[in-house]
Amino acid sequence: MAEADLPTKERILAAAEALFAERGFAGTAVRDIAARSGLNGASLYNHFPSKQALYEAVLERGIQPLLQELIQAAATPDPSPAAGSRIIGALMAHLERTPLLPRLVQHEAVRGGEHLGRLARRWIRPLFDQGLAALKASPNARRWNDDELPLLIAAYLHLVFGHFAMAPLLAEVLDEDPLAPASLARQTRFLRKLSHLLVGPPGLGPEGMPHEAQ
Amino acid sequence: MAEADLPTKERILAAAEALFAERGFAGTAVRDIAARSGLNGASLYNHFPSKQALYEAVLERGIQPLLQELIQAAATPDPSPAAGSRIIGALMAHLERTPLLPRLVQHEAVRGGEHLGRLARRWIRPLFDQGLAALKASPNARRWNDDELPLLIAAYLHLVFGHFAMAPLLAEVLDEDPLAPASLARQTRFLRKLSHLLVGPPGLGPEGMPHEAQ
Amino acid sequence: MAEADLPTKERILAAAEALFAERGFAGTAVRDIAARSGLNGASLYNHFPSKQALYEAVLERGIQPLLQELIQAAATPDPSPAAGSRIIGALMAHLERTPLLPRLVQHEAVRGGEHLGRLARRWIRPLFDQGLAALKASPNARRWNDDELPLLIAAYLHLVFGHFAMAPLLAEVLDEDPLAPASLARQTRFLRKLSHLLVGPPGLGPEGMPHEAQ
Amino acid sequence: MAEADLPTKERILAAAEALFAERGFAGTAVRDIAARSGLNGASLYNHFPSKQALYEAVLERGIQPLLQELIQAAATPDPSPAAGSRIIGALMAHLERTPLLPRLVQHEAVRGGEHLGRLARRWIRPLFDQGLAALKASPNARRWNDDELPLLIAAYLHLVFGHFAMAPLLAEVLDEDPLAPASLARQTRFLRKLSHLLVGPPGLGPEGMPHEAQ
DNA sequence: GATGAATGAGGATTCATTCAT
DNA sequence: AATGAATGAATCCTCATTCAT
Repeated sequence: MAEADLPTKERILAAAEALFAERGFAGTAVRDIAARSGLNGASLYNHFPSKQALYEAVLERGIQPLLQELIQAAATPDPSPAAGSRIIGALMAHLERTPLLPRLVQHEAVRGGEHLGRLARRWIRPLFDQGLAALKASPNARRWNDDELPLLIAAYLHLVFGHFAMAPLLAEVLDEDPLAPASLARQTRFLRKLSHLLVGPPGLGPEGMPHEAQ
Repeated sequence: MAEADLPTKERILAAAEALFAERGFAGTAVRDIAARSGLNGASLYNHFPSKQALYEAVLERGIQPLLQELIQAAATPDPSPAAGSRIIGALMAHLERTPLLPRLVQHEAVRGGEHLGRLARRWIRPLFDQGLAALKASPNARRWNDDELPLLIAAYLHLVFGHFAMAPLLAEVLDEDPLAPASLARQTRFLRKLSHLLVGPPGLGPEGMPHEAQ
Repeated sequence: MAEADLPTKERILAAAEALFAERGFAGTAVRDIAARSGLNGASLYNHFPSKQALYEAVLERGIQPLLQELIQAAATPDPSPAAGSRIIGALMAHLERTPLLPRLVQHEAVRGGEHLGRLARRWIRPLFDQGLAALKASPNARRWNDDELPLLIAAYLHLVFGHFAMAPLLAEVLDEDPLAPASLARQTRFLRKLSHLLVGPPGLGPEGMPHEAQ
Repeated sequence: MAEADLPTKERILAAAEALFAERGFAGTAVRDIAARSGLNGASLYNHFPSKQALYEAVLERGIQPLLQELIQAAATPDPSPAAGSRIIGALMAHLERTPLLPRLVQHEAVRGGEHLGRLARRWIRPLFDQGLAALKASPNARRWNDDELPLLIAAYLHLVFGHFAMAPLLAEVLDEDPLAPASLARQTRFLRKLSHLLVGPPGLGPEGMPHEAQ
């Protein structure tokens, strides 16, 4: 594997991410993470002070870049429908590179974990507010009441993250790996179309949707 | 609690559902389930042969009625947009009564659990196919290609289940309990509107959406 | 099985004997005994006050008749070599009917169980002394020193009990069931021959051995 | 104890041997073995993966050297009666050093344990065959039929192992510790004499028996 | 006499963590 | 920085026994 010669700390983080995503916090044994990193269970403690700290590092490492990217993408002042399309593209492209992240977040969200609470307040909340402002400024979103706009944003969250997080289940139903590049491309196109219907110019089918490269 | 005089087995199932939903399988201690059922840790084994068996019973008990309801709702031959609206209503109403179920399913879906695999093949798969057939018959869904229809169904799944499963996270962001009746009513309305935009008659805003009692 | 209509208590004793013989005291679960008796685990306690009491009842039930028979057989004043032959025959015939008993005794002997201590002092000791007296009276046993005579008696014990108790192991080595009637008959003949060599008239091969019906 | 500074693994094996011999597999608690080794119950699992594995290691550690010795002793081509005498001496001397082994074997033999099955097929079986061949070659064993020879070998097994395994019971009856050096010496002499009678030159009392140092 | 349910004690095993090397 | 060994706390589960029905 290409992982073999990464710095130890990175190897641990990668192993931990995979296992935490697959089995959740409680279901993951520190020894398994260590073994997957080519380490003895004890050696892990030379790099992270506790399982909990490692877990938070994994979350942080995964979420920070994503948020960074989102904030940047959303910051561009662009009230056109293309903005939504662009954000979706950026988000999907990012997650394609870190496909385990949504599972981690889902685990944490479902659990109502304390750490996520902090993350939510510190990061997701501002993002939400930003998205809200953007939508309010968009003339095409007028069809949504003010109290529906948060749900709209949440809807995007569910759609994007759901596809990744529920991948194991979807695979059983869709007869293909939802994380394969082709599937992801299709899901991106699908979401753009959907987004166009939700916040695009009224009275148009998706035919009016701008065609951009993925 | 009103649960106090239920048959022991029911009390165990209820307690287990709550804890499994909150903490996942690995994070839940049998003793905690027992304690919450007013039992000694050992007594549980007079009713269920193992933690795994109890877990599966909980899943089954939660999922079966939901599927039953969905199958029934979807069985009605009705290609009008109102059909989607009706199904959404039924689904949301059902989940309002068993709000923990989506978290269980999410846990299991994220975990890629073997049991869910069986469930998927036995139940969700047919549902998917049924929904697919209905959508193909609907003239309003013509705007979706054939290979997008499965994603459309999955989208509904993500939207409905996501709202419940991610409730703890949403609460932090929305400043209200997403499971409160008012929130659920709003989410139902929102989803209907959204559904109308996605598979309703083309060229119309949601204004043309039929208004029905929830 | 013919056991089905025995009195409950007998059924329990039979089941307990089989399981105790096979798995020892600690390795046998009361519930297994009960199940094998067609009973619920709790019902057993209507017949025996405790596992220990049941165990002792099994031992007693098995050992008493054996001792009775031995005492009677040994009581006959008969210093001829035929006496040994007769005792061996009686012993083997008895054990053929209760083939599990030697395993029980072995278990108990190996364990150094307290109960066996009592049995030894109460029953086996007198038997030993009786056998000792008989051997001392026999002119043919003169080739054994006084301090070897107890070992000689113990040797018979080992030979007879060993064949039954080690049956599972012997089966692997002898390629036949050591408890099958034919095997037992052969073992009886073998032990008589052996006995004749040990305490028979000197200077003779086993040719001089009396031929009696088994 | 002199055991205090042995390697941990050896200490565990010794403790386990003693307890398994005394109480059998099911009757022995891992915690007790650990405590006797000066360890916490969990530490044991740093050295053996399971109770069963530890048990098998104990059996193996005990049986292998014994078999080695027997195979070597029996390999010497020597059909004279002295051969039997030599083997008996070697066996008794070995068991004097590992007096718990016969109890372990007895436990396992009585239980019909799967592991012993393997041992029997792998080791005891060849030994049996070897002994059989030796006896067939011995002119003095002509008094035994071919189908009695296996029983003759088994008889030696019962006599030697029985003395050790049933020691707790014999102690009650013989009024002395059967494992004390003096008792063992006497038992060895006794078995040689007995062996001489069984397979020695015909027509002689044990007077003709060769006198060798133990 | 039989049983389903309950339970305290204990049993094997896992786990996160520590520490000496 | 790595590891083998150690450990207290927990975990799932079994067991002998009790008791109300």
